[in-house]
Amino acid sequence: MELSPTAHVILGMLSWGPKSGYDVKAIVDNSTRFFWAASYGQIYPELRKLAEAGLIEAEAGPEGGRRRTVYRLSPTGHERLREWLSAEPETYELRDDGLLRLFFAAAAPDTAAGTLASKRHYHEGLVEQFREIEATGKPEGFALAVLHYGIEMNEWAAAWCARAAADLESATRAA
Amino acid sequence: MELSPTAHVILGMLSWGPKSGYDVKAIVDNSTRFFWAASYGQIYPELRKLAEAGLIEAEAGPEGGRRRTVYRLSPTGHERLREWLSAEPETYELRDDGLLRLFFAAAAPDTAAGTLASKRHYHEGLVEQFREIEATGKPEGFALAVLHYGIEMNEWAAAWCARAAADLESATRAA
DNA sequence: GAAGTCATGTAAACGGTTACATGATTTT
DNA sequence: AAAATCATGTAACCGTTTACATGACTTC
Repeated sequence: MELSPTAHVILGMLSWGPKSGYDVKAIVDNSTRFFWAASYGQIYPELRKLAEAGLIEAEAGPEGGRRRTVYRLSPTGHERLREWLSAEPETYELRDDGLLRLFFAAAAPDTAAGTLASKRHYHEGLVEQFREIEATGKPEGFALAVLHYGIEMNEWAAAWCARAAADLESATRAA
Repeated sequence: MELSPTAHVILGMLSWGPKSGYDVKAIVDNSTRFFWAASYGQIYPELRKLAEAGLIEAEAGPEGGRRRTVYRLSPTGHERLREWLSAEPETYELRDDGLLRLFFAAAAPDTAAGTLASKRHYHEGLVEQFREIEATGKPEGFALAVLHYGIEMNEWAAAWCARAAADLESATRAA
């Protein structure tokens, strides 16, 4: 069976310990979301499929309390995760509306400064969010490394915007 | 009428002069594709809609030669483009499979070095492609600025991978 | 005359998001 | 008692890609 991208996210999350669909979504929402999102509409159906395929197993129901289904990784599931981790990354996609607007800015050059400012602000906001996550002290190891990637890359992007805005301003003044 | 993202790409491209759907696709494929893709399945239907809405106009048919429909921006279309350029960017999305694999690498730590090498290689390949585009001398103004963003950002990403790989290796050796 | 490429278009499938529905439990 | 949050799930929709179909013109 071919595994969907979401399936890999789930296998990865469960490799950190047993979790419910709700747990997976919550963790995705403040970690992988920034480079790989997933919604309930994908997570719950995918949990079913993975359980049917035997890659994950539903744990015994909870004693009292809320109804929840907690899954854990099966040995086969762990093996599949390992296989996926050993393979080459397939997807790198970027959709950057700010860059698109800047690309076409010649049609209305006075808008470029605003676009650069917005984009800069956006990346600075991400850096702030990431620094807060870092401050919780929770991420460690590879997850922490990826968090640092996020911080540094957005710092870089914000700095680029600042530089481009400065260049633009001096070019405008010169003309 | 609310304009789709693809519509804005088309308006932007036509602001550089009249073009056919085929032309638009060809230009997208070696420019915006890296931060905003578009396929025939979107472009042709969108051209129709934009023409119906009066934002673009089909030019008089060609004298002999191949059948092709060339569109140009109408004054209303130009105005709509300008409005869009004045507004705040809405979308920034990243899907980075390599980062995802690295994030979960603790489940199979020996795979991390390979993932980092692949990701590095990928970004270096992009830099090469962009340098070739730069060498054609075609992009200018804002489009050239965006090209430089692409070059520098991928250089940064490749360098990050190299650094992370070095850190990983020394950490592994220490243990 | 075969291969390539210019050019337009559509149907089906896919991955994903949004919005909604439901209801139990916990907190205020 | 009300509000928040935990928790699961589905249906409808949307944007997009892929694959295919068609045919004319150009180059070898």
